[in-house]
Amino acid sequence: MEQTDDRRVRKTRRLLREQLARLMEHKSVREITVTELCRACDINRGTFYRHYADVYDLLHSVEEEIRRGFQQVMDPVFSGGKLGEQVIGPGLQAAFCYLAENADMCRVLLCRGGDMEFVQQVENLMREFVREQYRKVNRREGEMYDYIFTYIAAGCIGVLRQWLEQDMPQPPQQIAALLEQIMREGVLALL
Amino acid sequence: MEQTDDRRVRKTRRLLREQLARLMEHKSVREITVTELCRACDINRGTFYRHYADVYDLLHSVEEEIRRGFQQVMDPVFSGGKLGEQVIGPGLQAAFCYLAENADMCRVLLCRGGDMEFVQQVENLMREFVREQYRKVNRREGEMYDYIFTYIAAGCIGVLRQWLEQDMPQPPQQIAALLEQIMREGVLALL
DNA sequence: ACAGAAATCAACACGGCGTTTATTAACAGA
DNA sequence: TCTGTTAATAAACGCCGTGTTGATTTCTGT
Repeated sequence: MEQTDDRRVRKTRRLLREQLARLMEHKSVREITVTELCRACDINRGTFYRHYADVYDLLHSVEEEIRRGFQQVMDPVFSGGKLGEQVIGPGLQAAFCYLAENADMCRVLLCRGGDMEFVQQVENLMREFVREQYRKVNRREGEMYDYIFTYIAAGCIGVLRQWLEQDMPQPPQQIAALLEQIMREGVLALL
Repeated sequence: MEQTDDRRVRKTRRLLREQLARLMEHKSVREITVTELCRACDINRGTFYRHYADVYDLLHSVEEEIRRGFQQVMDPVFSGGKLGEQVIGPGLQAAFCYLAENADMCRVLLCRGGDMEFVQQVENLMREFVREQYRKVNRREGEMYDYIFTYIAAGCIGVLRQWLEQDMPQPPQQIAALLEQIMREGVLALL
């Protein structure tokens, strides 16, 4: 979404995103109509169509923003960090702190009634993160390696989703630490 | 869904499920209208409403059937199997074989454009399976244990989804074996 | 202050929704 | 094979959200 310097545009888009998030806490996206959303925003319906094609178009622009932020906060992990350096912990911690800041929207996008498409995208980002880390200590590749990376990434996102769904009873650092421990020592060591 | 002995009813419902699955291969559920589905089935629109409230009602009845089958095939693992007995392998293998038989529908429900609600339910079933297994060898419980069980379950479902999305290039037994190995030895032993 | 653009309002045709009616066709059980 | 029951059909209904339009007003950046 190309950004603008017109205050009215920023205001309208922010309003729409806020109210969409609010409505999504009580009902599924598919039940939210453009008319209803505009009433909630006290915005003319024609104004909505000036910015977005439909509710899903708006939703995807929100998703893209979250995803971009997630990617950005993980980026240092990819570019920086010498071979074997400890970046899993800080990387996960940064990611979970970022998600915690946007918890309302993330819960709605990743948990019950969320968007599979989006969950898959986040999971793919996480898998590339995992792949990058393991490449630093072992350059072997193979058909089955992809499944293992997927296993780890999906496990992390699964934990993330449970944590979000329970309204984050632990601080993000603790969850990040748990996942780092799992990645380093495996689940068996913890059970 | 209460079953009937009237051939016409069985025929209609089967037709609707078939065509729904067919349509879902090309477009998202939210884009499928009752009108369109009925045209595809060559069925009167009023007939649809005699059986289901809307497209999602139909979808959920399909999901319930799949879930019931999945649960049923996993059930022996819960009830049977003495303490410490090797049931992880056979259990996973049975589950993956069952899912492979219903691959078309499962891919559409679990992968891109799928239903988060349904994925979550399957993941919960898998978590209870995992919890049951680990209880046999270790009865400790704790706040963080739930996260670990979730990690394992989500990892398994993640692998399942990747496998389905790639049109199952490996036999179900091989995937089940891989996951059993991960559960027993951890990912680190394999990397 | 001014030109440009965004937001508003009202109205439009379109199409899917969910329901109803009368009618026809298929069914299960005797 | 007959019979009462019930599912499926066809046609029509009002309703509502959609996406677009044109004219008008309000706000914005410079």
